[in-house]
Amino acid sequence: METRPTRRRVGRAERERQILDAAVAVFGERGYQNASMDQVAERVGVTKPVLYTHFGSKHGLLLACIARARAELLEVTSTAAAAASTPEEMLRRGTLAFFDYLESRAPEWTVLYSESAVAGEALEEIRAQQTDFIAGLLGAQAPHADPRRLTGWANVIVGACERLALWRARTGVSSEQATEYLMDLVWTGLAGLRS
Amino acid sequence: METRPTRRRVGRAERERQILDAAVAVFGERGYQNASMDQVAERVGVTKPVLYTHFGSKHGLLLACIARARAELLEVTSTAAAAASTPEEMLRRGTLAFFDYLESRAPEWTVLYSESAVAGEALEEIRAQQTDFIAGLLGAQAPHADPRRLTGWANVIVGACERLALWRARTGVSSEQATEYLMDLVWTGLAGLRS
DNA sequence: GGCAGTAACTTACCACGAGTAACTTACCTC
DNA sequence: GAGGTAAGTTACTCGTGGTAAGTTACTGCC
Repeated sequence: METRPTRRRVGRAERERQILDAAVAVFGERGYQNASMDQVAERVGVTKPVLYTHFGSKHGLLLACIARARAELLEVTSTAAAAASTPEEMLRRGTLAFFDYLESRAPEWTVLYSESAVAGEALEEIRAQQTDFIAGLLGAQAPHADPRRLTGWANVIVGACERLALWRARTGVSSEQATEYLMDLVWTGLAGLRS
Repeated sequence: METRPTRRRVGRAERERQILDAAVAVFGERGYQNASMDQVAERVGVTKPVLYTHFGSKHGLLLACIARARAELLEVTSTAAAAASTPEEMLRRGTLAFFDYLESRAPEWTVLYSESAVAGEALEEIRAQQTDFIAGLLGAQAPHADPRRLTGWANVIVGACERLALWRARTGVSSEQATEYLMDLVWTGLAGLRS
């Protein structure tokens, strides 16, 4: 008698990693909206309800993808900033690391930034994280500045970086160039105000 | 015999305006994703296929909403900039007009910015429009600058404005304050480079 | 006033994808 | 090997985008 291809059973953590990998790939290829849960399931070699026992909903699966990338982003940028000795270098290196990281994980972030409709909430948290981080950097530089002003500046920088990153992706401008353009405006502006 | 409430028939242009108004309202309240075409249709007092004869698809209806708002945005900001006499005032007034316009049309733009997944393409065109406009402003100020650098700076400003606008909406910072924060960094930076 | 012709509109349906309930089976433990 | 449990499947419901085919209010013309 033929033995059926005896379906392999797999532990929880392992499966979750497989599913996240497949989800990033499928969402990246077809876009979150156009991708179906069945397509993700098929990629893993499993049926749909399995996805739901692990992540609850399609939205939940997307959030999990984002969460995994989020930690990396903070790690990478703050490490880069910490390696610098002067404040100017901190801002410059952090920005450069941001551009380079996005590029190295292009599939993940392409989805998340362009298909941001449903990801909105989670993406906004990431931006808040980056804004706080930068406001902290600026505060160390200008300890007597109004905190709200610092937050305003941090928002300027975060918004500028996001837009420059997408521009880079379209036009092929190097991460060094993009960083320079940001520093042109921002750092010079800050220097004038620091007194 | 009872006359049935004899359903009023309405011309094409008039209906399209009604539908767009209803769509903006419904999308604004429930979010684009969660809103159904039937809900929009009901708001107008009409059945679903009517929407499809006018706009082709749900996506098409969203694009039409955006298109209507888009012309206004360019109009408002360029008019404001044109009313200024110095370059600094142009940037300042244009930025201020941008914030105030978004606020006055909050329902429309809340949807479009937060629910940007499907609107992505059209929104990107609006950003391109704003970027070109600003790059032009900057170019007039620094005629010998590298055009790519001007575009980079324009991206910085557009990204910064977008983020500041959302921050404002959350925190209640005034449009004048937000404008000042942007000018702090950007204008001072530009001044230093203008030579 | 009546009589086409047409544009506006409705009813009734299909397809597809998110999400679920109920059942089955591989693996581990004793 | 018996039995418990976590992993997985089959087979469904329901909501919503989209459409085909039929119906009715308005228009211009005689």
